[in-house]
Amino acid sequence: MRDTSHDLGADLQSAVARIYSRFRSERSEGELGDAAVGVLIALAKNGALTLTELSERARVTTGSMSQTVNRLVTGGYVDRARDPADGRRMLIETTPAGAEVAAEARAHRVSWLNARLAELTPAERATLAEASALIRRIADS
Amino acid sequence: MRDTSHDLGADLQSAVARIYSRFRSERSEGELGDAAVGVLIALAKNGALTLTELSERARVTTGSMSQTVNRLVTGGYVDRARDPADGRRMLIETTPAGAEVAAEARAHRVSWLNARLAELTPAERATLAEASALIRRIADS
DNA sequence: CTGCTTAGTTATACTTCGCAACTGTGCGTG
DNA sequence: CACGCACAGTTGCGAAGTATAACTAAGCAG
Repeated sequence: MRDTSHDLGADLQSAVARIYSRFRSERSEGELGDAAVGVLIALAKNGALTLTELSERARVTTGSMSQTVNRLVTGGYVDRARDPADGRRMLIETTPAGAEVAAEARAHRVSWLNARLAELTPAERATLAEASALIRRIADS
Repeated sequence: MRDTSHDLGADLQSAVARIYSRFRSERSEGELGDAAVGVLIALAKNGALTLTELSERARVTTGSMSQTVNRLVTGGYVDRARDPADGRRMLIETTPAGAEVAAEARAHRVSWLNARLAELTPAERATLAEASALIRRIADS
């Protein structure tokens, strides 16, 4: 079977793809899409950000992000405002409604996962905590 | 703010989302989309599968999978054939061209990741190997 | 003012997905 | 056998997300 040193890259890639697909399928109806929720969470955590900052965080083009922000503005979740210091920039900020949705979405997003994690041993959770840090380091490298 | 032991679920979810987005941006072969490549790889690994089997593996509806298979058929990467044992079923199988694309995609898909993993310590790789198994277990639970 | 750069928007196209309506096949029951 | 139900797929429609490319607008030299 799976010797862990055999092909860790393929193994990790497939495990990540698998659980990511599970995340998507656990997402409740009516909820905003993945990209939109990601923007709301980023704004809730960091305050107002420019379009370019948002697009860099999500690793998408500014064109794509502009459309995602359009959907959020239409839904009343965020506001656009010109940066007073640089008229080319737009500062995007959550509305109160958007901040609330961000908090709910974030809680719901991980509720299924937290239930699974609660079934693991402390040692297993520690392994996953270490792995999370490693994965994030790799992703941001 | 960022106590990993406090909210492991959110931490793991965000790490997975982040590296998954990195996977997407590292993939160069723009020819086929993610879902289509996933189907080719599944078929290359398992031989012919029915539409329902494919849709369950990818956790999508049969309608979505049917369209993905349509695109692959149009591109000449897979063939459809009725199951002789059950006329309702379709057996989907890679063409030689599809098998080749699957092998290339599979290798390319993890080449970036393997390069990163090579920079880690053996202990870190062991942590990720354990975590992969745990993540897969959670995803399939 | 002219020209270049940066920030963002809009238009178009493509992939993926779910939902719903539909066809066609298999199978059991009266 | 005929009818009806269950199962396997297909198709059409709409939504989200993405990239590319062409465009506007603002800042910044010179």
